[in-house]
Amino acid sequence: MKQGLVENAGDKGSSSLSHSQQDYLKQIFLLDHAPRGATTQILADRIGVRPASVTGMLKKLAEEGLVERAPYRAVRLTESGRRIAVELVRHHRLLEVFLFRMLGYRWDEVHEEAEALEHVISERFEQRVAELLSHPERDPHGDPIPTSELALEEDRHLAPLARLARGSRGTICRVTLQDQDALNLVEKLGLLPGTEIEVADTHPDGVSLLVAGSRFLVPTLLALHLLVVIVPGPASPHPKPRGRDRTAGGR
Amino acid sequence: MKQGLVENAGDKGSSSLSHSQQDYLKQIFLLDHAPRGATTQILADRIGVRPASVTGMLKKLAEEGLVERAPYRAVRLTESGRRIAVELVRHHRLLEVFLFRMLGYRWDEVHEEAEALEHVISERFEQRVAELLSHPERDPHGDPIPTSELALEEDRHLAPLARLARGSRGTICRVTLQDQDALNLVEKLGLLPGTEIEVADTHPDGVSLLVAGSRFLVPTLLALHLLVVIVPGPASPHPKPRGRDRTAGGR
DNA sequence: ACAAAAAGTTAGCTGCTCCTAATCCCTCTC
DNA sequence: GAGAGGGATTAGGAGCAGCTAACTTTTTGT
Repeated sequence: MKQGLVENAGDKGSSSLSHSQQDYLKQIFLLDHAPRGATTQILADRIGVRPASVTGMLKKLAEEGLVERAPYRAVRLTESGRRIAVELVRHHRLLEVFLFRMLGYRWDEVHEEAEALEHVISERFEQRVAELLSHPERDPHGDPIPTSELALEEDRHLAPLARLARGSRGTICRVTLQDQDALNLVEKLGLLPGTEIEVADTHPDGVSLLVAGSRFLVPTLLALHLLVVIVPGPASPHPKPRGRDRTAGGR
Repeated sequence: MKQGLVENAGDKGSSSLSHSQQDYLKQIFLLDHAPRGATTQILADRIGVRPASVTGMLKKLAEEGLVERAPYRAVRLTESGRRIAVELVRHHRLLEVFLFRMLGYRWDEVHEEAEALEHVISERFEQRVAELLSHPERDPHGDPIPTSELALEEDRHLAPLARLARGSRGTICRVTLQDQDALNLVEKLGLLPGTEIEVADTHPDGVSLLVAGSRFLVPTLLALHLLVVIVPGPASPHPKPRGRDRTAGGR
C-alpha cells in the first residue's frame, strides 16, 4: 500500500514516480526524433530490460496519463509525461557539467554517474548547481540543457559531419555518442565540442578532416555522431536526400 | 532472477545491496552505542517502516552474514556489515559538508538531501568531493567523518551540555539532532558547533548559558544533544552517575 | 512473582518490476 | 495478396520490501 515510490517531498511537477518509470519517460523523450519513434524493442535495449517488461510498463504509464499508446505502435509522451522527462534531462545534463567542471570527471565518465544521480536530486539541488555553474546551456557533449522552465531549444543548423561536402568548414558542437571507448577515441582525435574543422575530402567510408593543421580520416560511423555548425563560406553541405534524418539522437 | 539490486559496478566493498538494506545497516550502526542497542522497534521508527518489516529484513541480512542476530534480542553488525555501514556514513557526512559549503545549503537542510544521495554516489564521486573539500573531518553538525579507509575516530572527551556543572566552560562540538525545527532553534540561539559557552547556572529543567555576553536558558531536552569539549579550568563537570551514557546518538 | 504491557515474531498478502514462453499481429517480400 | 519473419503482446511467475493481524516472548510494575 505504501510502496516503492520515490519520496520526492515537494517538487513541482516530477510527482511520485518510481525511478524506473522516470527512466522510461526519459528514454521515450530522447527517442522522439528517432526515425521509428520510441518502439518497444528500442526502449527495451536502452533501458536494459526485455520487451515484455516494456509493454507492461507502457500500459501503466498510459493509465497514468503520461503516455499515449496504441498496441503495436510506437509510444508518445503526453504533455505531463514530457514535463517529467525534460526535468530529468535537465538534471542529467546539469549534473554532467557539474561533474566535468567541478569534480574533474573525464567527459566519458560523466554520463554513468549522472544517470544514477538524476533521479535523486531535489529541486533545490538542481537550482543551486545551476547557479554555481552560471546556468550552462550545454553539457560536456554539447547537448543542450533545458531551462528551469523546461524549455528545450532544439538544435537546428546542425549537420552530421558525415554529410558535409569537401571544403566545408565548421565547429563541432555536439557528440551524440555514449560508448566510453568511442568518446575516448573522439577525444584522442581532438574532436571535442568547440573544435574547428575543415573537410579536406570525402570517401564512401569516412571523411578526411583538417584539424589544427593535421589531417586524418574519420570513419562514417563516428562522423554521423559529430554534429557541426557550418561556417557559411565557399563550399556548402550536400543537399540532403529526402526523408528524415537518420542519426540516432543519443543521450 | 535479475532484480532490484543496486547497479554498483566496481565499488570496493559496498557490494550489491538494495538501498533498503543499506539503510538498515546504517541505522544499526548509528544505534550501536545507544542505551538498548539496535532494537526492532527503534529501527522501525528510524527507517520509517513497521516492526514486522524490520524482523523480516534482519533475517535476510543475517543470512547474508551482515548482521548477527538472536530472536527477541538487539541486532549487531558483523565486520562486513559494519564496513558497508561506515561507507554510507562517510558518504552521508561528506555530502553534508559539500551541500553546506559548496551549494550553500542551510545546516538544517543538508541531512535530507544527503540521505537520498548517499546510496547513489560512486567511489569516484566520494573521492573527488573529499578532495574538493580538503578532506574534512567533521560534517556541519560536528559529526566525525570516517576516513576513506573507513576508520572512524570515536568522540571521547565530549559531554552533553546538560551534564555540565555551573561555571564549566567549553566549546560546542556536535549537535546530535535531526529535526529541522530543533536545528533552526539551535542556530537562532547561536549554538552552532564551534561556539564557546559558559554554564551560568543549572536548573532541573535546563541550563542557563552565557554565550558572547548574553544569557539564556537551554531546556534539558536540547542540552542533551549539544556535545561540548570542556575547557579544563576552575570548575569541572558533575561526576557522571553510574551506567551507560543516555544520549540518543543521532545521525 | 505474576499479570499486564510492551516488544518481537510469524503468517499471509499486496504492489512493483522484472522474467520466460507462447501467441498474436503487422509488414515486407515475392 | 499470402505467407514468413520479426516485433509486440499476453499469461504466468519470481523476488523484493512493505503491510496487517494474530500470536509469542520479554520486560515491567505492583
